[in-house]
Amino acid sequence: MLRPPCARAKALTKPRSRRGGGRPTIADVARKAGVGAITVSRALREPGRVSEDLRRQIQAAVDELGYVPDPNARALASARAEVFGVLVPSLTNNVFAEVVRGIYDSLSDSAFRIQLGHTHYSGLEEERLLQLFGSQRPAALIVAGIDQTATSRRLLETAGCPVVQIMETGPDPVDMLVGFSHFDSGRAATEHLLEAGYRKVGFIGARMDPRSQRRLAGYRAAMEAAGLFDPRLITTTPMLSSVSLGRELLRDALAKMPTLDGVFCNNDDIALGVLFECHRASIEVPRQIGIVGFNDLDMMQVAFPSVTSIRTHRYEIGRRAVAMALAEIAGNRPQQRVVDLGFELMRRESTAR
Amino acid sequence: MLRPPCARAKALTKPRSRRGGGRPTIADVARKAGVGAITVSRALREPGRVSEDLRRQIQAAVDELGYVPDPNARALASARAEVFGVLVPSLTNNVFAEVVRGIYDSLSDSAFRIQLGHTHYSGLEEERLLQLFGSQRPAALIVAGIDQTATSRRLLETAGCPVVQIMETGPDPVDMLVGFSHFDSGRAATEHLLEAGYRKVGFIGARMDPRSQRRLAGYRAAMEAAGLFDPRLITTTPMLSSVSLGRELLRDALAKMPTLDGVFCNNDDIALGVLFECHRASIEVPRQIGIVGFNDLDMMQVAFPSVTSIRTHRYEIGRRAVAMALAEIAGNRPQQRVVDLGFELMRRESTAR
DNA sequence: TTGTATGCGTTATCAA
DNA sequence: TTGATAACGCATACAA
Repeated sequence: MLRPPCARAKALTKPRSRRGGGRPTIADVARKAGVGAITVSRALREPGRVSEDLRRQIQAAVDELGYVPDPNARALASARAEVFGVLVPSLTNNVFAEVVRGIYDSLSDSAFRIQLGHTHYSGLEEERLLQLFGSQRPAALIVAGIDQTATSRRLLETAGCPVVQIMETGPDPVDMLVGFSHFDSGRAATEHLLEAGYRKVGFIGARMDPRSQRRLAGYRAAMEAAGLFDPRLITTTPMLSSVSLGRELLRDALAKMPTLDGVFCNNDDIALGVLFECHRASIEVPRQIGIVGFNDLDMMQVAFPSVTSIRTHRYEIGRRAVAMALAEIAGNRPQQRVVDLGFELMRRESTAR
Repeated sequence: MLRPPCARAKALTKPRSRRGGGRPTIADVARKAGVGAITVSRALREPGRVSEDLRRQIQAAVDELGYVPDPNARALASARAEVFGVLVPSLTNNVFAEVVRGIYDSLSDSAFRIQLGHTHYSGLEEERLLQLFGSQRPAALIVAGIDQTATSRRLLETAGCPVVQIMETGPDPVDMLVGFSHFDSGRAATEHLLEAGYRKVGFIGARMDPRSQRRLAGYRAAMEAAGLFDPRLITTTPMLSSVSLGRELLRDALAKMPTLDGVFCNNDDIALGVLFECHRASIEVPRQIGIVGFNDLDMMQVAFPSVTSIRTHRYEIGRRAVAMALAEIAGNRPQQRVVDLGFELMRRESTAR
């Protein structure tokens, strides 16, 4: 069953291109398997549409040659890269690290690569990265937050792929949205302190990004509802959050308001710094001061005393975001466009008086 | 100065391809600017090689059309993707998060994208990702550690791009190497405890990866040199490191060896857990037990008491790795193939007795 | 300094 | 079910 000799003599001599690194191409596989290139392509992507026989021959040729499809050529030809673009504000922040881990774990079985970027909490940097990521026609985009600039939002809307905003909830997603209410969680944390009997409850926060602002708004709502709001109870800084900063901020807060008897910390790092400062200053927790953190890092339940915190489902947010995007890619458009994963108040020793 | 009509009538009607998303291409820019496509390409990549006049015209056309080069087409044509492949064991581990941050910061001004992967400390997963990353012909590869499998090592050697191994030092890098000696740092930590007068000095560690093993070896060398080594002083677990695990491991260690009077913790999370357990069990630090951590996270200097730790230059490792790779890409092959960035012992209250 | 012809490795289109 | 052909958008080689 010999085929007629190929018309193009070049193909016979198979002159390894001067450019390609000499890796086997789909044409090499096709030649060895005695089929057309497109059949190889199909056998690899949609095995069901190729006959059993050919599929086996092709697989054998692939294995023998060690053929690996070139993702760049594939992306160029199909106008779609097998890439998830992921944009978060920070990589070192444990919160986003967990989200990203969820995303990676959900994608590790697939052929999708991940293009990760961090914006340093800057809208302009987000625009730049969206431009960069969008230029490769990603399969999906996952971005943190709902406060994109107008330009960023337009880039997302015209990306031509599923877009999942994460970490928040709200009425008007670009496409899909997975997260929880920062306002509600801030209010819940504050109400817990009030119910525990604390009255001069302060808010301590660093780097007040939009989500932090909403938690602060929740705090304020709870305090006002209790008739206890006082702006001097609020201590914030634009600096990056850290344990050492938590320590300093508690000092500042106490200087402004010596009768402070409770603090809702914008995150657990701050809360830990507050706890250590209390140790140093011999302030008893929870008797003299109650402490509530945010995120519920592992260490909060180990701390002495253990620290009350708001548990957020970060890892799960990453997983759900990917699941929704994959569903949409597969053509099963999720009808639930906004998913609220909620939060959980973890009561511990730091507010048990 | 009209050009002769193009032979291919199609080009004149400019039928927006059925495949491409309708984005402007380099040909569109060339047409608008009245130059050849290749000149646009050059103006964008090597502005110096295009005359001032044309460059301006081209830039105007680019701006007007909103042209963004397609990285996939570029990669296919040049057989090189503008991508740095980065492989670390874990993303949530603050140590690698810092390294990755250094890498990102060093690359944020360039056109290079970053392909980040994590191996879960698995050699097989590392192989899989190396295969995946390598298939796109990255501009450079950065991988953690020097303990690659034979297959991984071969993949790195044949990747055809600069390779930087990070986090360690050693005599035989695949290509380049940036890091420090884990053996030396483990020994230094242990010697510090011994010099402070502690005698029953234990080692506590979780998830004993190769680097942890070398730190343990350094610990052992110091203990043996002092004639104080006892295998019962070593407490390890394959579980993932965490603050809560530190607490449990100290309990285990004390159960085995009640006279323990010092611990070198494999990392700061463990050390923090140990510290909290000491608080809970009313063990005085540093009087009854001395504690040394590893990595010197911010919180160690804030903790009460503050905790002695080995500071490692993680961020700088990321930056140097990128700098070396970029130099090699630019043709300035660094003659120093192995860079030892060292470490620093930060003496604090936890070992000051 | 600029342009022409060609190829990069793959997939979409359309026909068989 | 399979294949021939023509893109995909850009850069390399070489010529002018």
